[in-house]
This record gives sequence, C-alpha cells and structure tokens, in this order.
Amino acid sequence: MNLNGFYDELMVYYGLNARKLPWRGLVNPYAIWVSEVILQQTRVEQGKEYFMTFLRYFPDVFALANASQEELLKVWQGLGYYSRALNMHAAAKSIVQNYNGHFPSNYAEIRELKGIGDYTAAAISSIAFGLPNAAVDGNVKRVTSRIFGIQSPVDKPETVAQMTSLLNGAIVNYPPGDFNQAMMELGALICTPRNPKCSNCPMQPKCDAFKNNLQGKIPVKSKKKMATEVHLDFFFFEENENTAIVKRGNESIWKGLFEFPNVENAEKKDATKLLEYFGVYADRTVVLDVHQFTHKLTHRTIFAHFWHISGMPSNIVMKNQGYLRVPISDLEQFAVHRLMDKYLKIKVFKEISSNENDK
DNA sequence: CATTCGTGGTT
DNA sequence: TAACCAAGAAT
Repeated sequence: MNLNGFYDELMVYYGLNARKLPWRGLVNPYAIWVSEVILQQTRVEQGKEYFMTFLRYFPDVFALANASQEELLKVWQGLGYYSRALNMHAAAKSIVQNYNGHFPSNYAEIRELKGIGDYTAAAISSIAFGLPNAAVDGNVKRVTSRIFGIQSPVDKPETVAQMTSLLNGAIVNYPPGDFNQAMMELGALICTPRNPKCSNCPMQPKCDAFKNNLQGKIPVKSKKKMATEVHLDFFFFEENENTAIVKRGNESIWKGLFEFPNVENAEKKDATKLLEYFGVYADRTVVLDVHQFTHKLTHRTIFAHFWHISGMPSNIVMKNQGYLRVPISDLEQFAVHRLMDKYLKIKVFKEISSNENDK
C-alpha cells in the first residue's frame, strides 16, 4: 500500500494543528528526555505543570545527578510510577560519569539508559538528534493499526515490531522528530480511542479501518487482569506534636515514598489485631479517629484505613530502624503517595487548608 | 512473555 | 458509574 500521499497530508496537518506545548520546539536533549519520561503513561495536561517544575528544580543533567532522592521524589510526588524518577536519577548519574554530562546522541546508547525503552529512545533520538527512528506509543499504535487494518493485539511485542518496521520505512522521507510527533498528534486529536473524528482526518481516504467501518474494533487489545483487593491500615501516632513515618522499600509500589507505619493484609482484620502488630494493646489505646479511603489503581483496589492514635508505642522505634520520629508540622516536606497526601490534607493539615478545601 | 508498576480524566 | 486508558519500562 502506497501511503506517501497520506504522510504528506499528515505533515501538513501537523504543521497547521500542532498544539503549543512546553516541550515543543526544544532542541535540548535533556529537556526532551525529561518531557518524554514524564509523559510515559501520563496525560499531556497532567504532565505540563510537572515538566515546568522539574526543569526549575533540575535545569540540567548535573543538577539532577546531584539531587537527593528525597528532593527528586518530592518534585515527582503525585505523578505516579515513581520508578521513573528513580531510573532518571540513575541515568543522570550515568550520563555525568560516562559521557561527561553530554547526552548520548545515538539510538543504541540512549536505549541503554535506565528508564528508556524502545519508544523513548526513538522519541529522543528523532526529536533531539534528527535520527529516523519511528516512535510507537499508544497513539501511534492506534493510528497505525487503524490505517493498515492490523487486527492482531497491539499490546503484543510482535505487533509493535511490525508497526515499527512499517513506520521506519516512511520516516526516512521526513524530518524524523516532526514525523513522530505528527503521528502522535493525530492520535491525540483526531484518531481518538472512541468517536474518532474521521471526517476531519487527513488520512481518511487511505484508512483501512474507516473503509471497513472498523474504527470501533481496531485497535484490538488483550483482556487485562482483574484488580486484586488489598487492605492497608495506616497508623497516625501522635505524641507531643510528633508522629512516626517510614520510607517504602524497593519491593513494590510507591518506592521511596514516606508513609505512616502500616500493615497490609489480603483480608480485613479487626482493629485490635492490627494495633497489636505495633505493640499497642486495645485496653491501653485511645483511638481518636478512623478514616477510610477506597483507592483504585489499575491492577489493585486498596481499602485503606487511617487510625489516629493518641500516643506512640515505645517499640515503634526499637522494632525497626526505618521508623522516623518527626514533628507533625514537618510532614509536608516528605514525598508521600496519594493516599497519604489526601489524609494529610483532610485530617492533619485541615486547619491550614480548610479555606480552600471547604469551598 | 505476562505482570506490575499511579493517578486522574473521559465516556 | 464502571471501564477504559494516557508521548511505557522493568522484570
């Protein structure tokens, strides 16, 4: 199928309709890298503010490499997928050490950096260095599968490889960075997941899905696993204006973020059992308040309880070196996950932000 | 290769 | 409202 006409039309479309975004038009590979990692599985609208903030705190690769993990995660707080930030930290150190701070300028070396996969390596190498590598993200998978009528699941590596190969054959005829961004822009603005605006699409005459009225069937996706349910109980111990927090390890979710001492269970357990875990016994405990959240993630549903306890068990510090005793007023300085953030705003710093929250 | 990594907007 | 899913990568 000869799609040269389509690609020409696509580039014209992009020239006329490209959104003005904070990272558009930049040539600094560091800034482009930052934008691409922030935008992984993240909506453009949510990423904009974080992009500006990130560059303000870490204007170049040296600033990022020299930053503390705590400061980095505080800037990243709320974005999710926190391994992205930790991987960028490692990659920045690697760039400083192995490339004297100069961002590597070829695909293979870029692809080796932590947190950079096929898509991001192609995006950076094309946008920052003009290299003809097709970047296949969610938008491009949708656009490409519809154009070519590809009905194999787009989440299969084999399907992605097929699309990458097709697009690599076309990208050599255009400015690579613009070509990749044009494909993504078409997916974001015209070839949307539902109700695509085919009447405004420069590709309509050559689109297999449109021709066969398969826009609702393509792209094909494998069915996803059901979310598992988890019970997570946090303990807000309060004693003399102080409380206890602990830093998450590297084993699973929320790596490196701080939170109240907590227990995770597959089943719901009663309060006495939970408190005994921390050496607090029901008959000597004053539960000031219990607050419940249901927090839905892509692959798990968390039933969270926050127990506000008067006093702090003395063994909370003895039991595990990881526990930190900190002034409650200092909690805002620590990077926390959304559950903690919500609880702090609603219950702990209520008096500070009540004017905004109550509306 | 299938699963596991957040959060929030859209339908 | 529940389901979908967004400029994906690591394991």
